[in-house]
Amino acid sequence: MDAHPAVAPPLYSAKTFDPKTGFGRLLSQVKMELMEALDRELAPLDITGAQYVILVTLAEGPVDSTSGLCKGVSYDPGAMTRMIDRLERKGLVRRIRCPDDRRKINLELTPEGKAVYPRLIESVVAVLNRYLRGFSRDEIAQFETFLKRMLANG
Amino acid sequence: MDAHPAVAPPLYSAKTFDPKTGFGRLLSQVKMELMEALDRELAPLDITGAQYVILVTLAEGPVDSTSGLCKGVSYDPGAMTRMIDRLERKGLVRRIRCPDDRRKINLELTPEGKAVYPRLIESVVAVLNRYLRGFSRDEIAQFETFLKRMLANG
DNA sequence: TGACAACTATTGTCTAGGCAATTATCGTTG
DNA sequence: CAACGATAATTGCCTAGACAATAGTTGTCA
Repeated sequence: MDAHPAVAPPLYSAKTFDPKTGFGRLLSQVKMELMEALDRELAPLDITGAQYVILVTLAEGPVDSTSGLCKGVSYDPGAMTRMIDRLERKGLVRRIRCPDDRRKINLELTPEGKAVYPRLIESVVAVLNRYLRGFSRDEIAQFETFLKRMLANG
Repeated sequence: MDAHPAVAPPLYSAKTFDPKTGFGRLLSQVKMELMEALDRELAPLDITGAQYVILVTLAEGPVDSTSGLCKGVSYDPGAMTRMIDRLERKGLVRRIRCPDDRRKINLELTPEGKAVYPRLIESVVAVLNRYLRGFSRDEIAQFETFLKRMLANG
């Protein structure tokens, strides 16, 4: 029934698992270091890692509502309102009342926002390249496959 | 000079990188889902994922100061003070003034804290086993190697 | 049309971490 | 011993996300 030859059933066990060196800790550490490195990289632009996520999403085209944006990046609506406030104060994002549906508020990057976008990408690429130094393309592809398989298991 | 045959120099490039599907997003998503799953698993015990980290560290033996604990899990001292407050209120952790050095405060699990420990381990093992369903032992080993290599690059 | 349910954005409240300043203690050095 | 710098824990202040409640808007259906 199972065509996969190398699939082992048990994996971790409560008897042998060591949380100090375990998988979760490792993953958290990597994520945290990447985020910190990105924050340092973006500090000159006065943009945080959390704001980066919003900006790159908007860069791929305007968004028809903040709630759509929330779902896309799994973010709380209240937090999103205030996040947009900050980005608007910085002049990177613009709120536009939607004429069709006055509940909605369309969002788009300002020219300033569009202008910083390339630097955002450069920053994240630089961080990734640094932390993935020594990886072959095959290894990265497999790494990504591992991560996607975990998500699919969720 | 480079004995590794499969090591490619460039990796990601700003031209081709797509932040929406990129490596960082993937990693963040996996970490977040694991943490949320652990929170759900621990909710009946009224323990959060952040508290779990402290408890498992203390379970491996008393700690001679909170600042030592901070370094171990890269946590702010102020946040740690309040975290210990919460855990002490719950009766899981005990503060003990160090007789040798009265600046320090030794920390240890209470009997109640020791009692819940096995359930913490069961919870995290259950979460990991669920998300790593279908992985072979070799794949997990390689996955962990990838993560460790990233940390080493930091 | 009018009542009502569903949806959108916002606000208030709570919790929590990061940073800076403070207090108490220790070790060292004159 | 006294002064000084270093260290440990704590506290206050700020920022930020999660959750719940609210206000305004839309579509539906009797």
